[in-house]
Amino acid sequence: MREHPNGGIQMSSVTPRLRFSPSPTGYLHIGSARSALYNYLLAKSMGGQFLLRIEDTDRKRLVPDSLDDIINSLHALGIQWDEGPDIGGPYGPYAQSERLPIYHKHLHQLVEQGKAYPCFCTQERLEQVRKEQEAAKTDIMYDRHCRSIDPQEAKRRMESEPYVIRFKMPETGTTQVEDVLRGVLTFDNSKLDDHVLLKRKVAGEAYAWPTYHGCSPIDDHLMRITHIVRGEEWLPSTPRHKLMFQAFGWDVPVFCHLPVILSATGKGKMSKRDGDTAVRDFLRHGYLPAALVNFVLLLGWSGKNDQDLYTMEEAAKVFSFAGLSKSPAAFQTDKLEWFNGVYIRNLSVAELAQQLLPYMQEAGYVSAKPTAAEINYLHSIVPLIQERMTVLTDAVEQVDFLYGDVQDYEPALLLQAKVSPAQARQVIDAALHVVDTATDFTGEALHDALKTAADKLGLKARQVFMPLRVALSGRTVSPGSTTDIMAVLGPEETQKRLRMAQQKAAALG
RNA sequence: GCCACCAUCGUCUAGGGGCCUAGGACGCUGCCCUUUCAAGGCAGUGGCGCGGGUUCGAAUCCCGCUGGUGGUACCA
Repeated sequence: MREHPNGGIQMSSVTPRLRFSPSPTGYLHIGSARSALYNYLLAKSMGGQFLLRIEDTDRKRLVPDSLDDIINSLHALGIQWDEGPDIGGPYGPYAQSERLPIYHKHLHQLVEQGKAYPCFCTQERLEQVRKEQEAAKTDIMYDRHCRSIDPQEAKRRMESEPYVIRFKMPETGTTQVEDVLRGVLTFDNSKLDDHVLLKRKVAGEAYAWPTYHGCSPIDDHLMRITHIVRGEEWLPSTPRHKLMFQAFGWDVPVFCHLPVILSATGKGKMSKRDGDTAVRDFLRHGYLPAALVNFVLLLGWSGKNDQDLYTMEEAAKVFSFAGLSKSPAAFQTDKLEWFNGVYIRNLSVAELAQQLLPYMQEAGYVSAKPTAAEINYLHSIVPLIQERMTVLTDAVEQVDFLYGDVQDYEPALLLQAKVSPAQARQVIDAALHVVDTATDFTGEALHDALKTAADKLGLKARQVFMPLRVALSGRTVSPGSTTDIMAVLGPEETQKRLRMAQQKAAALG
């Protein structure tokens, strides 16, 4: 919707306020993170506020530590909110579980006004009705059994009987909602049932819990939300929400429904079954927050030019409704890996070493309280692996030969680049001599010395460096140039490994 | 079943009637560089789902079909 850069609303004096309202039913999903990101970016780019609200009205699906995870993950990604359950704000509380009296009051007011009504139907009856509708192949929806109960009688029964509160839907006509991305959408009211706003009160509790439909519009209004930007799965219930705002006599916010994120195969929306999908999983697997943000930013949004690298600050300046795409995107990690490599390469040695530390500690390469020597050693290693990593966890495997001893290898492995056993022995002897006589143990100096030795032996560069690479790393493929490896290892360890190679080479024909 | 949304390279996307011989990025392939692997440089591969309209002209507008996805809870 390029023609609606401001989401179709006229810019007024009202400060844009957007929210991210997750349910604490699990660890922060990468798709939810995108939703949070877009809301945050939209708020910032419009000079507005962004708030975090917790929708914890489903007590059965509640996962105790998920709120902490949501907050931590959001923080890790660099998404900050102006108001929220942890920091408060002028329109709190920001957890719905703490707002029960508010919903009670508003929803009962709707009943008083005849815009909603109590329903006394039992679960059993509802199930029965559903079954019959399925059998008859008619629309499956509440049959409005309690809608016709006389208000006075209903009021009396509410005092003694358990009930839910249902919205009184118009039975005919249509409801139009405007979506920033999709334009005006028309829904047939006859297809909308009298949905539950307030659930049956649990015995012993002071207030009944609301459903999403019951509390979300109330909160959005009370919290002065101007733009509701949420997942496409909410699109079908948007007419309900619009009607709710109108029933209360409130302004209807701008709606924008983001396309869902599909699994990598494009079949169905991305779910836990597709493997690790929580932000914390990606972080643990060695993805950088900035890379994750950049990747997810472009999963459903694109800027004016062909730019694909964005910092959060840049994105906060240029993000707008105009760049949103309305078709769903498949979550394929190829590009995420590329982004991650780019961001890793952009880190300074010290920064990358810092990022790597936990993984190195976990591998037992660095102690829990790193010594200065350990840190220095790590710093010397980082340049060798920096441009060879796509995720941080790659490092552990790449540097194993720089920590433990070299793995035992077949002597024949020393015969790289078609050198003969005799030549291999000459190369190792020459290298040993270079090490013994080196005054400057840097990669550069060692390279020059070995190159000279190679010339003397009449060998090509690869014919001396490759056998030595095997001698030093035990592998034919390893990070860094051979001489950089020597420099990192230091004269003593280099010598030790060369001697070992010398012995192996002696056994060769 | 019913309701709704969506549809450009394998993937993410640009495109709003002529600037499209459809652009960029990732991936893939090849070449260059090279002491391995990477990184980097260069080149290449590859797409408008189908059918009807509208128009001098359609990837772009309209209709139908097909396909995909979402919703249909006292879940969110």
